[in-house]
Amino acid sequence: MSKPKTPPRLRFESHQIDKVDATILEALDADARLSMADLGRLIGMSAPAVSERVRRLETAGVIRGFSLDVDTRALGYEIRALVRIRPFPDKLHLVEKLIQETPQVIEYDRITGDDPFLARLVARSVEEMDEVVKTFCEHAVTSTCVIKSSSHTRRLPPLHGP
Amino acid sequence: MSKPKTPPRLRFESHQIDKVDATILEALDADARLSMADLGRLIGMSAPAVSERVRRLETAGVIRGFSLDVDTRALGYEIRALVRIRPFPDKLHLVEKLIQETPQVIEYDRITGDDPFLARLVARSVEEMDEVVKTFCEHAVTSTCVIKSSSHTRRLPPLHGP
DNA sequence: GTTGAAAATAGCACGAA
DNA sequence: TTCGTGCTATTTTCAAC
Repeated sequence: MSKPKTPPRLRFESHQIDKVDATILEALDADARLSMADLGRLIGMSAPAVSERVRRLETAGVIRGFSLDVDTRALGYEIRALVRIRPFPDKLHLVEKLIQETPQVIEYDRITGDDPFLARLVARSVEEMDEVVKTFCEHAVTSTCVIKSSSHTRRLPPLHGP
Repeated sequence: MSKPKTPPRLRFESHQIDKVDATILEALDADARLSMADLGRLIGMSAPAVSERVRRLETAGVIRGFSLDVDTRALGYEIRALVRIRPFPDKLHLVEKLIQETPQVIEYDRITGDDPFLARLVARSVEEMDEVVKTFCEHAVTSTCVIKSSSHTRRLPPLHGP
């Protein structure tokens, strides 16, 4: 009797990563420019082995990319704010386009609840912030709050391997 | 007559970066693992030159670090949510500590307005999300909304050089 | 800023567990 | 499959200019 075929076993189909991958993710999250050699030394593996693991994490979509953590304040953007945006009737798409095209908006979420959007924006001054918010106010009800401080960098949730 | 002494001119004291630095930031923001050699070819400079510019951007605090963009969904966290948190009287510090110690909270902001905190959390299910929120509810009034979708990665604001 | 040389690294083929 | 070794091309780093 032939052995029953198991479906092709994708390593991440069960959303499970092992401890080595978890360590890799944590290390690269702390410093995405670590060399594969250093990473290998860190976890006791050869550079090609970790390199292939990183590549697999990329193709599996776990690692979406490698990015910069920029301090917008050091660039002169003294103000950070969160703006909840509730477009007027039939203005949803227009407002979303406006949000996307506003360069001071560095990130936004489409959310459930009364306000469909939450935008994170930066500005060089309260005046600039107000100008940006005013452009939204032409087509939406907005609610703005200034960020006093933040957790410094977005961190990883628990990574539990088998 | 002796030349009047100009104060030591820090490049970023005026929060101004030149076009080359702006290009470097944009390129590294898109792919933080670009080699200095590639970066140099991109902007028409030698590798040591870009390397030093990147180092200066780091010491100036413009570049805070190099990080990973991880898709939490690929790790099994199906739910992302934003929770506004208003601690009960005298519970502000306790709640902030709780927020910090909750591993599903990947980021939070201290903000102005009625709700002092906004936390971004991930969860493997609605049930897990509810469990996390419940722990906050013991010491605070909360308001939760689920994220339907997001702008994919946080982008840079305008970088205008001289 | 650039160039050039030395050390470190990345990427590949191959063989072993 | 996954990892290790050995090789070569590339990159990083440091020096001198």
